[in-house]
Amino acid sequence: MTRNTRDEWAAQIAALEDAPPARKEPITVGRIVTTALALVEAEGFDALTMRRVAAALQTGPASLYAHVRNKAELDDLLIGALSKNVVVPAPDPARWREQVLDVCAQLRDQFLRYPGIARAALAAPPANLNTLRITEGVLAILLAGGVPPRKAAWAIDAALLYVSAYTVESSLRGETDRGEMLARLKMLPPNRFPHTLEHVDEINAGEGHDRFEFAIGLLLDGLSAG
Amino acid sequence: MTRNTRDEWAAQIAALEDAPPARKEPITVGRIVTTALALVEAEGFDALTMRRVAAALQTGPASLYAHVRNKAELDDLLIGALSKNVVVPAPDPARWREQVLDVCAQLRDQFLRYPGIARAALAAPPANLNTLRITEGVLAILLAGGVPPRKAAWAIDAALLYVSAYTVESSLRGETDRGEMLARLKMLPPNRFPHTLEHVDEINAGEGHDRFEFAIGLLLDGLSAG
DNA sequence: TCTACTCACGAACACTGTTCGGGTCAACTG
DNA sequence: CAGTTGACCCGAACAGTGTTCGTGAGTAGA
Repeated sequence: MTRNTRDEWAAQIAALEDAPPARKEPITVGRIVTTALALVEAEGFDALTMRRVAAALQTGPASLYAHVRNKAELDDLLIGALSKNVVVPAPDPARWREQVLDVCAQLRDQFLRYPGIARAALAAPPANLNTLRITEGVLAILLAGGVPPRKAAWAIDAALLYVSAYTVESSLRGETDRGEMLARLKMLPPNRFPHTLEHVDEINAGEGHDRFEFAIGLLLDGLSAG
Repeated sequence: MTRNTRDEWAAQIAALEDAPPARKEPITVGRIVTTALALVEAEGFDALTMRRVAAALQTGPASLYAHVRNKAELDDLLIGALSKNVVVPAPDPARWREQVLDVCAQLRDQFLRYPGIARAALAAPPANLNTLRITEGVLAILLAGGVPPRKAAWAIDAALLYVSAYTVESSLRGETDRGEMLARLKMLPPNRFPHTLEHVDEINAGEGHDRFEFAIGLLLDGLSAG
């Protein structure tokens, strides 16, 4: 409601600026994607609506379907665009662990920048070309590090899955903050949740992305050992 | 469409059976949950609609909101119900690894039985009482196995996150089968995807839940080492 | 018997993704 | 320069979603 009117308002202002000279710029997939990303960045994945994107482009929803088959395809395009932003380093056998962790962190930050978009990443087919570029790069790093192919491939799979799940959850945690969470844990009945209560501070510990790096590290450490 | 009419048809048949003697059974949260679970099991999470649940209970959507605040709350209740189905064994220090893996497998199977419901698990707050019962149990197992508290807690977090992500993906993979996936991988340009192509069979390998057990195993093995 | 109160629900609202059909405009062709 | 072609565009509508409001029916208590 108040959003739609605001979009229209912005559209009017934009039109007022350069309506007389330039004819309306044609809609392209690129413009759709950048508009959608801006929308998600500003208001989260739930706000990503065909209508909202169309409104931001000063048009109706139907116009989008000339360039994009589905909303699902739009989602795919979005995570593809995000994947293009992560840089995959050339394999350095001595530092394969850090390199992989760095790529995962990049992907995580991309997902976190656009809250909730990781849901689309989970739904997207893993055959997306841009994500395959990442897995190819990480595979190269792991192979250079001496990890056997199958283990490498499966570990990549698990790591990327974890990145998505982690970012999905992180995007929701904005709502209920840590203190609230801790308070609820402390209300648990001691007879049924003895261990949880005893180590509640440990459970709740972890600044920033400590848990993230711990989990990915766990996955990677298992590779060197075997 | 055809579904709605079929629901009504089923409702009519049911009504025809015991309409005269028994007055309509009152709606309870329990009935809502079991109905919803049956729906998800039969047709997947996307089919889980307030209207569909209401229709199966021979009533309108509005009636549900007397017992359930949201659809989100309904989702929560569902994953709570699923969590109750997993049995957490008493800690056996010698077998902590198998025990944890077994619990994870149970949860995985619960999620897979109701396709797509893992999405709700990812969205649900981790403070759900029934899931906390599981984490408490697993925490007990890990502590008994000699794993330091913080590592144990974080590993549980990572494992459950992975279980959800894995099952979400598995639920979608029913659509595009493995052969198709492999064929697409083989179409990749060899100059850009050399490693992916070279080990495409390894990547695609893995019967059943091999990848699942590999990933969880990786997480657990890292715990005993440090 | 009359009232009070909980529960149930039909109808509606605001929103979603998606399709259809006609429309508008630019650029080729004769 | 006039005419036609064709790509692009988009208003309107459809079917479906979650959710709320106000009314109704039915049971339990006075």
